[in-house]
Amino acid sequence: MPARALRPPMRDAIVDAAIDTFARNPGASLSDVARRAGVGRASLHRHFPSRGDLVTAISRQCMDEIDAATAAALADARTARERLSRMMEAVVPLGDRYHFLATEAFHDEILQARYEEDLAWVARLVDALKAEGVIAPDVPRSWAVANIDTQVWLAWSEVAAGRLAPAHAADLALRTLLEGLGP
Amino acid sequence: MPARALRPPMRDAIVDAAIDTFARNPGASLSDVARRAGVGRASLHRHFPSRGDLVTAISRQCMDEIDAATAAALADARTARERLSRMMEAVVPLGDRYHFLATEAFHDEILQARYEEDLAWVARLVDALKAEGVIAPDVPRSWAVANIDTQVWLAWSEVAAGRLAPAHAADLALRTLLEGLGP
DNA sequence: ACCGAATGATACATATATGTATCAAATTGG
DNA sequence: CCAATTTGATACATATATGTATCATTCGGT
Repeated sequence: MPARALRPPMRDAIVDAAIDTFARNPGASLSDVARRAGVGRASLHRHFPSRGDLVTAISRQCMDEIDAATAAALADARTARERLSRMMEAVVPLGDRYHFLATEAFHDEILQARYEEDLAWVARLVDALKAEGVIAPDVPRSWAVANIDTQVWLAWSEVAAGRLAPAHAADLALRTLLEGLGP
Repeated sequence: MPARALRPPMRDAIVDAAIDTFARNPGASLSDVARRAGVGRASLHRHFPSRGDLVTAISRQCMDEIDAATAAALADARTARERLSRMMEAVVPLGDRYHFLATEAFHDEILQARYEEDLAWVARLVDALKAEGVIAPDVPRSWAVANIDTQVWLAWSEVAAGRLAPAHAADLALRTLLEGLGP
């Protein structure tokens, strides 16, 4: 039997530490990342030759996690409003990942395209919400998209700060969106 | 006659360039700031010996501008809801300043205290809005404060991106807040 | 227990940002 | 018009981040 882990555990530890570190401080050094991962800086460079390689790996990881969580949550959602609700509940706990993606300027074309695809998905969701009468027709699409992004990040921030419980924060964010953008 | 400008014009040019530059990229270098100001880096160091001095000067400038704009806008506001409305209209155009303050960790104790005072002002505004029935009683104060902060920044972003006109953006932000947090 | 691979520590080279010093040129004020 | 100040350019020193190389040690599979 090969019996080999699909990915070396150390690589994952570095990626996790990097997401955590960069979420707190986008300008953090690789030493900071290595220290948080409990790993030598040289070892980090073995897995990710350059900083850009690490950032690309992190971005891909974040996108994979968010897409997977979203896809699972959306499985049995029938209405657009239901999709919004499920998406928020699934993504809010991944706020650190979400934030990393939102603030990252991708140098990788594939990731850039994938990110824009996700944004386009939200834009289509907004259109569907308007068609259902959940969002008022005179609310600009860009405003709705920006607000959905922001409420997710805000909800996670309050949870991370220990001011709200995850479920409560997601509820508040959803309610703020539905009432705030509704007709 | 002294006839001297109250502050050297070059100093203001540097401060403006720095606010603009750091709003786009908090990790920008002093060379970037000097270039945007159309000034030699050596001259920048003459006015602001260290990076920290520049950041402190910027913070003070931003706070002064925001406090002045807010104070003027609040002059004849009677209700809390009116204060919120006037504050948003006044502050949204200063979104770059606002954002700089919101993302800056102050090393200067006086500025830190002043910033927390401003946050406390928003918190009291939220309490007053609840008393007026504008904000629902079950909305946590921290959630309301965070949302007000965010909507200001969001509105400015949309204006800066050229997607919305300033007045429209401020209206949308206010409406999103009032409906989103209302009873 | 053994052998190869992976790790940590260390040293090193390079690039960038920061801060200081100097000097010629330009600007300002009288 | 002249003197003093200010500016820009340049050079320099230092610190930090990044990336590479080396080597002894440790870990894992057999």
